Amino acid sequence: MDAALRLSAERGFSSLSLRQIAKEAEIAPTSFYRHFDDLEDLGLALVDEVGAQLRRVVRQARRRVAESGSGSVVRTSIETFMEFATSNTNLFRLLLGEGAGNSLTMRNAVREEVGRFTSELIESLQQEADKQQRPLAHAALAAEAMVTIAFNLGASALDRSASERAEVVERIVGEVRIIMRGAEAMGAGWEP
Amino acid sequence: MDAALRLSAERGFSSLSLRQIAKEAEIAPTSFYRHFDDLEDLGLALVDEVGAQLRRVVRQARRRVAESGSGSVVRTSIETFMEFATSNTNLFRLLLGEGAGNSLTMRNAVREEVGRFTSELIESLQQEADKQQRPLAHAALAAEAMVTIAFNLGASALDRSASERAEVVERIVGEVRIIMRGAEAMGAGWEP
DNA sequence: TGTACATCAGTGAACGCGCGTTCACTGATGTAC
DNA sequence: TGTACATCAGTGAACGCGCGTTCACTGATGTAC
Repeated sequence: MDAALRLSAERGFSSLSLRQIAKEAEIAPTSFYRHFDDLEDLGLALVDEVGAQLRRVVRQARRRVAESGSGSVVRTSIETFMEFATSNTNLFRLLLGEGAGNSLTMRNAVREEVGRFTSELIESLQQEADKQQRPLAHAALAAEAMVTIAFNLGASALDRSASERAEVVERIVGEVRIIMRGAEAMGAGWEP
Repeated sequence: MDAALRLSAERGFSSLSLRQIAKEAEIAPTSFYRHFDDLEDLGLALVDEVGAQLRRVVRQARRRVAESGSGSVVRTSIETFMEFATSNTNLFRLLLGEGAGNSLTMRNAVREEVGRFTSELIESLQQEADKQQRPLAHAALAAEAMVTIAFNLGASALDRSASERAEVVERIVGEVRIIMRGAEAMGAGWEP
């Protein structure tokens, strides 16, 4: 799994061959079958691992916010997310790449993980809204929009230099703020 | 190009082989080289074609709105976009698939096309804001957020049935409305 | 403690297959004079 | 109008290569009694 992850960072998981992975793992090609049925089996195991790590990170962020008693859940979530994305580039790239890849099985596995991520964000948004007494309209739509933006702009950031990456992060923060404001405005009945 | 498009709808362009495409085009594999240098050359030609078609469609939509003198640019844009996506599924899938694909060249070509699309939307948003006298904050960020959501949720819709697809379209419309409201609220100085 | 057996990761040889690409060639169509 | 030549799409044979997968086998480690 480590070998596949290392290689997938460079050329994407779906372009890897069993023999390349075996070579990187310093193993005979035939030994691969001791651990996985085939390449798709390996891919699903990797997606599971990425999903589990991502959710663990999110849970930590929520706990951090709850303990400190201050700070915006949204801001903290984005920062945590980008922290995860930059320090686990390989895992993140895998998730993003396979979300639009050729294998329907992989696409669905990735969507399920992203869906879990969105669910946790919806809950966070609603808790925060209750606490701050700022009613929120369409929390589910807002959360989906935020996650979609974070994942996809985050993915494009990975191709860039550190400074360009920081600029992308600012754009994500700005766009998520617009969504937050829109959901609050609609919740408060504000109209232009 | 037609043959490649037809096949890419099923298994994604990046998983196609030259020989498969030649067979679908009812041509000897060697004849491929009369038209393109290699597969990437074909891919770039296809991305160009998709981009051109997409922009043509957007231009038509803007003209339609300008002529009728009524109707929201945003609503019209989304409807036109989804119209394009559903009636040119193959082209759209190609664009989406390669945007997160293995080839950096292809990824950049796709990003350029999406960037052009975003630029046109920014202009539309600002014209609409001036006309309606509703100042808009962060038009560029709002446009990028809208395009990111439309492209990515639109892509996931293509895997679904017609009724599920309609539900996804409603979600896109809802999310774009939230963004629109947020940008207007910030433009008007509204705070929760 | 020793013995017998099961489990398990790993191996090298071999298979048939589809791949991208090269080559020298064909025959139809277009162009110049 | 006829002739000579250039251009161009298409072809079949052939190449060497990396692929996924099978097979029978090895030797180390764990387990039961």
